Amino acid sequence: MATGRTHRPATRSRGIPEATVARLPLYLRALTALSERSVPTVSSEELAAAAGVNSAKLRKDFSYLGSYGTRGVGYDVEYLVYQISRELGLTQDWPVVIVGIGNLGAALANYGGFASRGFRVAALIDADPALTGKAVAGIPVQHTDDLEKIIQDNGVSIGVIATPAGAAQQVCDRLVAAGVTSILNFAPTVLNVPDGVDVRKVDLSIELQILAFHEQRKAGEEAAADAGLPAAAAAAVRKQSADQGPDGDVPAVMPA
Amino acid sequence: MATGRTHRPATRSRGIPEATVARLPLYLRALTALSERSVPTVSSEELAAAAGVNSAKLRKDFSYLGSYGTRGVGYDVEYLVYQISRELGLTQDWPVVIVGIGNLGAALANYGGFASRGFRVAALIDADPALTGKAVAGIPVQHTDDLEKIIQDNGVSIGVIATPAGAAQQVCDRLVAAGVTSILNFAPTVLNVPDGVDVRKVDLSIELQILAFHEQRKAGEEAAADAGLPAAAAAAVRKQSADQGPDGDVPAVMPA
DNA sequence: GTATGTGAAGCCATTCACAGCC
DNA sequence: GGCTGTGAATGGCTTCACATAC
Repeated sequence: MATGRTHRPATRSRGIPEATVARLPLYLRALTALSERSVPTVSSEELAAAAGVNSAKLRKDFSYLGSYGTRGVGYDVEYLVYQISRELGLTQDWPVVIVGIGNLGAALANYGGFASRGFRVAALIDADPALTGKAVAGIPVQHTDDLEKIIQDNGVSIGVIATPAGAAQQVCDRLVAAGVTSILNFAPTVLNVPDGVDVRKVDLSIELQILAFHEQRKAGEEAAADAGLPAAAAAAVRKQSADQGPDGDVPAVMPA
Repeated sequence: MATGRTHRPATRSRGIPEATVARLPLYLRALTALSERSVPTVSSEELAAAAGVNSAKLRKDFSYLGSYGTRGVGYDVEYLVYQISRELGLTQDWPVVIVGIGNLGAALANYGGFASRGFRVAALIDADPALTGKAVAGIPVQHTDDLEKIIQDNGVSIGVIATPAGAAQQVCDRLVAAGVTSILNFAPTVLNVPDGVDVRKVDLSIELQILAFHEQRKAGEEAAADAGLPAAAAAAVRKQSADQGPDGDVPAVMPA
């Protein structure tokens, strides 16, 4: 991924590995749940179990943020929630626009998870004049013609694209030209963006295909096992799935 | 990660790296577009550009499948489409159930990308009796009570969870008990599954938080640059976004 | 000449194992 | 005694660079 690592020899080095950044939201979610149950402290072992990761990995992840734990005791839940929130930039308000208010766009607009953590749906945008003015999730849909003005008036730097594939690149170009520097793409297309713009994609079809691959392999190994072949191999293959690979990236919604 | 690599010393080794598997759908999509334009062959350079990856990476990826290219010429588009489809298991039919027909579940049911590549929505399931019998995307919604029977009658091995977080683990347990071995989870929860079951997650809120992290850093470096600090560092940070990190991406196969 | 296929090198992330501190 | 923080070891993925084949 690249998000250039600035060599900062002295001071608290600002080089958090991308893999760690991707897990911080997971830890934060688990910690928030503990916080709601008024649990004061938690060990790396317990928290790791709740987040579905290995405890050594979790400790190393936290070590990039600083020494926020107490040996022999564990981590202070509230303190960690604050530190991770700050590190992720969730202590500030992030206005977000959603472009493309079809089934998916509407589902995203209605999704409660937005508001919960510093994200605010500042506007809904669609190219269909029939939708303009209609409210979705209590927010009026505005027309694509006004995209640039909407971005600028609201100081939006994060855009969500939920349009059909054919429109995605064009919408992306306009978002970027208007000042958006982070894009979450649900359209099944590769987006080209200039340096300095981050894109993450969510792609349902890719996820299903990856599952199909593993599913097929399981079936094949089962057949081999049934045929009386060395069963150890089959067991090894069945072993596990563990982490979402690269792309991990990757989730989303649309056709191949 | 880990999808156990079966050491297979001889023959065409069956050990495709997880990172490669995650990119195959991307290549397939680009190839399908070329195929529709009746392009007969494509070079690794061209295809890599279309898929948004480095050409050396693409060639290495394909080398795991076999030697399907021609030196000095490139790859035969139709042949590659077939080989990748077969490798991903898309030449067979995969019945899928969607559990949780709220906004998101309905959007997924309506999503055209399902049918396109071997995936077929075999059933929609929801716990709300008011929904039972109603059709969404032309498919009748069935009640959760019949989940096990639906899975078995349709030979379903892939399940999509689009329920609220609170219901996800329970639904997951029932799916697994009924025979599902691959799960695509849209609920913001870590799912616990036995070995042999693959889970991939799609999590909007995590993706946004990752974007916010980078967004915050850009802002910080901009401020530093404006203040007249060594500008090289800021440029390095702005550099690029490139690949979706781990989780890949949002997205992949995750913790049991 | 041109583009693939692949050893080798380098990089990043995970895991181990234990020193350090409560 | 218990648990964190982290150097060291390991393993996987990416990138380079070129031999190989058309």
